[in-house]
Amino acid sequence: MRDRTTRDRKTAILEAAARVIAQRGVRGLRIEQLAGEAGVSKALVYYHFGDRARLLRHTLALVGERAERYTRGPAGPDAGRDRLRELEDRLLLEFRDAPAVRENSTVWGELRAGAVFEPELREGLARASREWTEEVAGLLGRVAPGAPHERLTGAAERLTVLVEGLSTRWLIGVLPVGHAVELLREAVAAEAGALRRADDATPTPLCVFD
Amino acid sequence: MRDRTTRDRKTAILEAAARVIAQRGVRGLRIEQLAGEAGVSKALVYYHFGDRARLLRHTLALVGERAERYTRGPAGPDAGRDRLRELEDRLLLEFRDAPAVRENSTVWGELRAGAVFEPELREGLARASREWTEEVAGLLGRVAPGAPHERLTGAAERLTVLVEGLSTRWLIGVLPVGHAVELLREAVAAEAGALRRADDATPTPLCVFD
DNA sequence: GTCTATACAAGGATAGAC
DNA sequence: GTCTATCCTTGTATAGAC
Repeated sequence: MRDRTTRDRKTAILEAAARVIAQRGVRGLRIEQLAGEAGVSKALVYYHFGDRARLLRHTLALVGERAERYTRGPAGPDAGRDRLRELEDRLLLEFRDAPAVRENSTVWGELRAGAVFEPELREGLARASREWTEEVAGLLGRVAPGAPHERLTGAAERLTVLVEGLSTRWLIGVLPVGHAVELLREAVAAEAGALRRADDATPTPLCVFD
Repeated sequence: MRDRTTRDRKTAILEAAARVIAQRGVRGLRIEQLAGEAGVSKALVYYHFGDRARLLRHTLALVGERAERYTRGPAGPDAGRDRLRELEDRLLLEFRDAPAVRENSTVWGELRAGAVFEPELREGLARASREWTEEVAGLLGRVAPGAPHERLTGAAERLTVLVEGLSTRWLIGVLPVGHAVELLREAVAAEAGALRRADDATPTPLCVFD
């Protein structure tokens, strides 16, 4: 840890920033605290990143990369098992209680909340969520191969939105992870089931009663 | 508007606070801006509410009352129609694009986001969401009378969480209201359908394929 | 009750030495 | 590149006149 290079320090600053954001929120990020966490002076932060806004952008980039890493991990030995399971696992990634994951979820949540008031944040967010939705739609397509594209997208949107909502409640602490996972599993099963049913034979109307 | 009483001013301050929060967020609320919006001096705000924290509590109380009002409105002439419709309507209340509703949704969203970092906010939030979930579970119970309580609650939790997530995306502006409504309608139909099916005849396993 | 003026604190940002 | 010391703005809160 000691005898760090300049590059070490820059990344140390960004990692500290992510940590502080996860702890106090984007809007609660104080350069001083961040510097303390990283073990450097405030001035050094400004030296490397210019101003608060740029620091923030870099930090969010870091968080994005991290998410990539734990998301698109290598397929792993037991990859080709159950397709439904694969979908579930992808969605459940957001609920692993590892510090890094929790940190990332917290930051994304803050980002979403902040975007309500700061339009600049929206574009990146919109892109990320579009990509995520498409990925999930793809997985759903393998579960229910015959389903029309539009319905896949709809289901994917519902599931990803659900994950976001559950994640918020989890982070608030009003919803235990275990329960969140259970609720999500049931939702996945329901969506997949509905796609499957709509798929085969007669085009069942969406509303099956009354 | 002119010749206002003291009471008028107090409520004017709170309404202005709600407006500013909806515009800048709880954490972006500045006493000065608020006072300007309300057409009074900063000092008067402190005179009536003591400090920022107390002002905030009063404002949130106001928002809560408003939500009550537009939520538990009188049954209306066409009350006894379709039960499913009733449930849908209840959930869709959050998406009416009236200024007051939008303001309230924004503030609740901020509250949820803020609660991740400020534990004091959690209790009130937890209670409100519990009540809401129970209400929705009740409505679901009338749609699928035979369904066991636990499943009703689960479905209600998913639906309310979904509404919260959709609401956030709507307020961010990445999801048009119309689409949000559509997604929600489909989810309601799916949940109700699943409850209905699990209800009658053989206890179908949740996962109906493979 | 309501205002104007001001004290006081926190936090973002910079200057200048090393 | 990195630090210490400092500036300056902004925002909360109070004093005191009316």
